[in-house]
This record gives sequence, C-alpha cells and structure tokens, in this order.
Amino acid sequence: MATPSSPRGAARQRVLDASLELFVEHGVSGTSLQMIADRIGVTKAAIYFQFRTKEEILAALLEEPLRDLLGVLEQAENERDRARRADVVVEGLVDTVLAHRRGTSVLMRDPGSVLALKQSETYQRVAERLRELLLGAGATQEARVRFVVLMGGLTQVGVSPVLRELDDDTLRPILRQVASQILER
Amino acid sequence: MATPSSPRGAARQRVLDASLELFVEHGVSGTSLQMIADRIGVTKAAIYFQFRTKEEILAALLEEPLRDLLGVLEQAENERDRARRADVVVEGLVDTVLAHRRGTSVLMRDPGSVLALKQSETYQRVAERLRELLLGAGATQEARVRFVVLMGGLTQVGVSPVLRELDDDTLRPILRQVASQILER
DNA sequence: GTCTATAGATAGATAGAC
DNA sequence: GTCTATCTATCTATAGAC
Repeated sequence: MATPSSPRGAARQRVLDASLELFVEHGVSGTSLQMIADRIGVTKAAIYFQFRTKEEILAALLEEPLRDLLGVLEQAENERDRARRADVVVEGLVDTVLAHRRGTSVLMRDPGSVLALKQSETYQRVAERLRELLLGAGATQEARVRFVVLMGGLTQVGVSPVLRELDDDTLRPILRQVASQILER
Repeated sequence: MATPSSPRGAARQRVLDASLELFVEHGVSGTSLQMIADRIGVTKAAIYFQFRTKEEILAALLEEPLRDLLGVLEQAENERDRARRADVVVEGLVDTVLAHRRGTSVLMRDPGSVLALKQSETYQRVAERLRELLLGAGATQEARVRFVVLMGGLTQVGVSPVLRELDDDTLRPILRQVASQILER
C-alpha cells in the first residue's frame, strides 16, 4: 500500500512522509537527516533504524512513481499503431503525475534525484524512450519544443499551489486535453 | 555586460560561469564551494575573494533574469487592454527565458533558489503578479492548469538537451506560438 | 524503536603570506 | 588574485544502552 496506517511500518512511513515534504520544499540535497528527524520529533539515529542511507529514503519515495512510469513506457511500446502510442503515453503520464503528485515532481525536477537516477542503467534511458514514443526520429523543431514544454509542465502540476485544491477526478480530463493539445499542434 | 571578457572581472566571471553550470546539474544546495573551485582550478579561498558567501554567487546569477522578469511585469501591468496584457507577458517571458536559459531555469526551478527568493519582499510576489496578469481573479480550473503547465514548461526550455542546439531566433517564434496556444484556449 | 554519544568527512568561512 | 592553513559548524553514519 502507498500509505499503510498499520502499526507495522508506521515509523517508516512517517519518515517517508516528512522526507517527501522536505524534498519538495528544500530539494533532496538541501534536506538533511537532522531536518527530517526534527520534523518527526525523533533523533537521526531513529531514522537510520529505518533506512541505511539518505539515498535509500529517496529510492523508496521514487519507487512507485518509477514503476508506474516504466509501466506506461512498456504499455505504449507494445502498441502497434503509432498514433495510439502518444495517447497511451499521455494518459499514463497524467495518471502517474496525479497518483504521486509530489513524488513525480521530485523525480523529474530535483537535481539530486535526476543525478541519482542517472546511476541506474534502467532509468537513464527513460527520458530517451519517452522522446522516442512522443517524437520519433524525424521530429520538427516545433514538435521538440512542444515535447519539452509538456514534460516540464507536468513536473509542476503536482506541487503548484494553484492546483492544490483540485482533486484527481477534476484534473485528469483537463490535463489529458491540455497535454494532447500541446503535442498535437 | 553579461559576459565581460575584459581582464577586470574575468576571475569573477569564471566563478559565475562554473557556478551556473554546477547549479543546473547538481542544484544550488548540491553544489559546494569546493566543487566550484575544483572546476575552475583554484582553491576555495580564491572564490571568497570574489564573493563573500555562496548566496552572493546565487544572487549575482539571478540578478539579470530577475530584472528582466520584473520589467516584464511592470510593462504588462501598465497595459490597459486586458487581452494585450497576456501577449506582453508571453513575449516578455519567452525573451527572458531565451536571454538567460540556465539562469531562469535555476531561478524558477531550483528549490534553493526559490527558497532564497521567498526571503525577499519584492520577489515573493512575482508568482502572484504573474498569476494575476495571466489568470485574473475568476479563472476557470482549466485556465489554472494551462497557466501552471506553461510556467513549468518554460522552466525546462532553457536546459533541456532536446533544445540545446536551437538558437534564440529559431526558438522565439515557436515558443511564443506554443505559449499563446496553451493559454488562449 | 528510540535514545546518547561520537567518529570521520566535508561544509562554509577567515587569517595572513605571497 | 591566489595560495596554505585553519576554525567552527554541520553532515552522514555507526556503536551500544534502554
């Protein structure tokens, strides 16, 4: 489960919740274990009982968004029709952003997160695969701009105060429409 | 000048250039003075001769993008016609992003930069003024989404590898058109 | 699960020589 | 303008008590 309220793992989840908030506000590099500990009201040592390193906390936070994202890529790549592919990607991206608003923002936007992901063979090609799916080889300059703007825009959706009050069911159709329009010219 | 090649201030400019590169890649908080010094090939002490603190380096890097941005806001706010305002903002934003590609990205995207700017009375209202100019009071949910996506998209334009080879004159008309389309529907 | 205490590394920053 | 050397604070991480 994403947010278990069971006593088993409750302390772990408190660490993850506090870390995600702080990562969004201060960035991964700008967040120390002391800050996380202070927010929960424990000492740093208590956190090291749950996670061996700060990177491990980050990895745990990115796990679900990344799994969703990879699922979207696979699903789209299995689609034969080239035009259908873009639709699958757009719908999948929107769903992923909504399901993990702050998580996807950290994942796609934070320098510390982006750098950490480049260490992984699996994930360093994600951006590349996305580009292939939405752009292909011979993309026009305008298409490239549209792609970049869309991806950048999605990184902001999950954390912008302007959209905080809007729930998933409200945002989903709007985002799909806006995203499709941005891509399709 | 933005990049003086004169001997006077050359060392200072080397610090700024190296810092901006590192800030984009590692984030402001993820960049140490040691990293900046290593990239230039000097010691930390040499940097402290140019800047008294790391914050001062950041402030110097954001100075021009911020001045441009404030200029755009003022210019737009002096425009009577409400519809014309959006055009002035879009054109101004695009020009600012192109004139300071990496600078505006750090400015708008980096958590360390965003937090530093919130300390300033002047700049903590920039996002608010932008929202007023482009959205106004009674904006629809869809309009709000479009606003957020556009702003997020622009933060990515200056640093995306996908657009790195495209020069300003190529990007400007495309960006204006895409930005207008995102907003006006 | 959480604590105190601490080790070891690195951060930002300064003093003073050249 | 740049160096060596150094200070202090903070960081990540670990050891061992409760």
